[in-house]
Amino acid sequence: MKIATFNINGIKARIEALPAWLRQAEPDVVCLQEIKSVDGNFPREVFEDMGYRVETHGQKSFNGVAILSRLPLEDVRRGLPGDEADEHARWIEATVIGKTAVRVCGLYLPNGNPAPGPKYDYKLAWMARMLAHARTLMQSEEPLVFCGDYNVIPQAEDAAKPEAWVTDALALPESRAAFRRLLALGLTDAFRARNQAPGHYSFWDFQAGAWERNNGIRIDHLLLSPQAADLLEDSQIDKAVRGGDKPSDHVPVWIRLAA
DNA sequence: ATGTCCTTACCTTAAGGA
Repeated sequence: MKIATFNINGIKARIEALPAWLRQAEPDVVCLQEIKSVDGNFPREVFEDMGYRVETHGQKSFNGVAILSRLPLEDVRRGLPGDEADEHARWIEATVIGKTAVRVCGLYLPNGNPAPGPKYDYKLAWMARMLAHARTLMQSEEPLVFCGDYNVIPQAEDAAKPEAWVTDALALPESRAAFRRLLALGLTDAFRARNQAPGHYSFWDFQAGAWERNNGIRIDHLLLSPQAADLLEDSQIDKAVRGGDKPSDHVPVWIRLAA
């Protein structure tokens, strides 16, 4: 089972680049972030015609997540529990029925800038809610995948210019500590389990020639429960997508599970 | 280098978010 995460930065803007990548990469499951579309406007037929089931959790203008799957889905849940007043569409989860059933959670973690400030407070509160929900899900002892745009640079080697991020919400100590608390539950950073080398990024800003200078950061992650980590066969970043036609500022990151 | 892209709205241009 090949599972990918891809922040597409707008489904309308990516209506050619996303299908092109799907045809080339042939993932079984894709968690999308920043669809920037309400559910009713998502062009689901484009993906259904390619054999994908489509589950969306959108909102107007901003945020919005979705799951595309060539395998059957069960028990779709929308929204991160823990705050009924939170109206941001940043979480969707479903059980994918492969040889082994895998619970896949797609997330778009708040950016948090500027920090300090209310947006940073929201980011940290959201991460605390995610920690609590992940702890609950792990009690099932089933294979779990938490994938998406975490908006967290875990360590210095995950940025080309780590010194440029020291006061940024993506790299501040509280953000990194909250990310480590997820790992401390027993989750595995799939890419790092397979590749410890520096210089691997998933995002290059549209500004200031970041792509041309390879000034990137690694902020799109797939975290695996122990039962999922036992099934891990491979994890890669599809870097070349950033150099394609009308690209997102993020590229797909994927895992292959023996499931 | 305040250098880009995407979306929406008070829509031939600016603003908010990233």
